[in-house]
Amino acid sequence: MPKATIDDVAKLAGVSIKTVSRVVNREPNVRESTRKRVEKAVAQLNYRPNQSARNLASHRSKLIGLVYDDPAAYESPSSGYIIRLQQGVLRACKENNYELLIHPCDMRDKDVSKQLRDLVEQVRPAGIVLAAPLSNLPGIVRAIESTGTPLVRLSPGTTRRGKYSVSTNDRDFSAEMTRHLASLGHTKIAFIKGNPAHKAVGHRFLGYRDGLEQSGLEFSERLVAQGDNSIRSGEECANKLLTRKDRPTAIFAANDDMAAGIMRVAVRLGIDVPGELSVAGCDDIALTRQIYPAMTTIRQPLAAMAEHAALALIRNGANTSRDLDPEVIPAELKIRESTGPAP
Amino acid sequence: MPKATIDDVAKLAGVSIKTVSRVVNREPNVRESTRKRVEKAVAQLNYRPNQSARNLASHRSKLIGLVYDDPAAYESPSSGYIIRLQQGVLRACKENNYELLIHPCDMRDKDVSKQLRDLVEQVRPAGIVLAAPLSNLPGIVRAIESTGTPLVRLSPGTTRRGKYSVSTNDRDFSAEMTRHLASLGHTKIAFIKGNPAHKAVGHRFLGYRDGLEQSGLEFSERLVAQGDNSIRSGEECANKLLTRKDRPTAIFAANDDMAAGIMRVAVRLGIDVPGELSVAGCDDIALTRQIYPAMTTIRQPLAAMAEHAALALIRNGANTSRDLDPEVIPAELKIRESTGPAP
DNA sequence: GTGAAAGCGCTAACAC
DNA sequence: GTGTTAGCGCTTTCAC
Repeated sequence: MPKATIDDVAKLAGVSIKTVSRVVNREPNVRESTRKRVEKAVAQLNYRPNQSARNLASHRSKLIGLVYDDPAAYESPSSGYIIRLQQGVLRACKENNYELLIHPCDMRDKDVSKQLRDLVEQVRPAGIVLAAPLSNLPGIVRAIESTGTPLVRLSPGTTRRGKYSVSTNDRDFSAEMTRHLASLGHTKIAFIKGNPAHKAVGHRFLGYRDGLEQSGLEFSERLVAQGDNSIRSGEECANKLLTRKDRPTAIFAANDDMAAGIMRVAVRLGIDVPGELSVAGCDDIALTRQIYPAMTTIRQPLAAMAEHAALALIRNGANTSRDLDPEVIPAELKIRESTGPAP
Repeated sequence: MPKATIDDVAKLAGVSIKTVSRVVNREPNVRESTRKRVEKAVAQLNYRPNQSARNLASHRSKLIGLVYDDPAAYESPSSGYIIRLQQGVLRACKENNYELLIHPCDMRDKDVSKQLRDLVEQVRPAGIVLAAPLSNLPGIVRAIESTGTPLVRLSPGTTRRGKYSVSTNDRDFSAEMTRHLASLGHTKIAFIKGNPAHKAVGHRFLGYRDGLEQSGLEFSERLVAQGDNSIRSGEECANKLLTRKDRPTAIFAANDDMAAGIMRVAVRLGIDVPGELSVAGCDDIALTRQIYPAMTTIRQPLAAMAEHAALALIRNGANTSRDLDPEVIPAELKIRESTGPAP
């Protein structure tokens, strides 16, 4: 049978389409008996409002757009990052009958801004959740904002009162991890920096320095290596740090992939983890629990962040960015098997 | 400024809206000079067609829905699986200016069918890509098909001529992997079965038996353990298989997570991989390349499968399932460091 | 409380 | 080649 429309329902219930609309949208001012009658007709005809028609008439849709950078490598190691973002937004969507549109894009593309503008102007989602590191590019943010589409930035490098955004306290927790290592007796704690394009990763380095200071340890450039977030770069840095006589007894990497690289090198060099070397990462990707020894790391509340962002969009619509102050959701230390007392 | 509509463009270009529509949709029968004029007006007004209006008028949208089961565990190990599916569909979407809507759902839910029917009737995507294991549930398939929305099933347990679907040759490649292990001199090759709810995983066991037979090796129930696709179950099975005197020299697991469990146990038992034990998995998740030794596995062409499915939907629309025969995209053996000659 | 009428911004069918 | 006329199925506005 051809799909039932609002007219069919109205006819069957003996009311006007406006009344059907009221019932379907749970608007007030409908007599209880009328409501019942309409609901019966809806059930009988198996009526489902057509979203396209609603969107067109109301100028808004029930779609949340999730936009993130996709390294697009052959199964990027960031899949855990992306999945958790998606899960968060999905939780918010499910609760409110919204759907999720995902739109990865390539930061290095010259016309990301144009692409995104096309996306929002054509699809007209109810709002956009913009993940880091894209959320730190002013050009992109402006491109979306200029369309009037409500936008929430995740993990922004800069925040402003009265401008809603969601982030976590990278710096504090990196300091805490560093203090944790120091409290285990480590004095030579190395740090592997990540891709400088990621602001959050920069905050982690600052946290590392804070932690050293708070533990009364001296900072030394010799204990710092520059990676690029990849496993390979982790291996290279680990090779450099671990093959000299005065090697560190603990290495803290700005992300888990690089930390995994360290552990691979340790196995090859015959260095026992955590007996001779403690390794700590950052992100809590699945890998950290899949290997032996399981990796100590910092769990970012990615899903929670994404969920808060999406809920804010759903509940506040166009007012989302105004009025609300930035929100910070704390991360969590996950002490596992790869860290232990200094040798 | 208020968004430009097709009427604004028509007025500015001095043509009718139908002509603008023709130009925008690249339809034939427009004089070159007219086309130019319209294009200029479009650029000048920064006109973007409103998708909602298009959808409503044309009864179709530029959205592909990707539907899969989501174990929803705290960062499921299946994130690689999901990401690769998404990447495939996204490739098809990008090329054709479609957007991707993702809709994970819980197989165990009693009303998945209803949920999915609501989804397609409200959003009216141009088509649905349905991933395994959902694609093997007749109730779900019927629920979607009954709405008339074009549907392509991925990795279906059963295929039918003249009914398009996309799958891979699990059985053949499991046999090939088994033969590979046999060719390395292994005679005691164990197999860890996965979650019986996943048909593909059942095919892998059959392939294992094929491979044994083709290599002139005898099948023995003692060399088979039943896992459930999780790392933990891999550990339990490995413990069982590796702690008896007559232990196998090679273990082939129906997925990579269970294989990772085997390797964790091997490290703890002091069994060298691949010196004393060869380990092979299935799926080629990121982990296989993140650990040492890197894991030998079978790479399913998930992204390619998803891409073919989405392209079929985009290109053939409502005719997708008719006419086209099922498609099989071959998997690929990835021989890495975790397998070697029998001791 | 309820309904009539007027769009929303396009595409489709057909006339010219 | 190009334009005219009807919708698509809702929400909105405002009258009752």
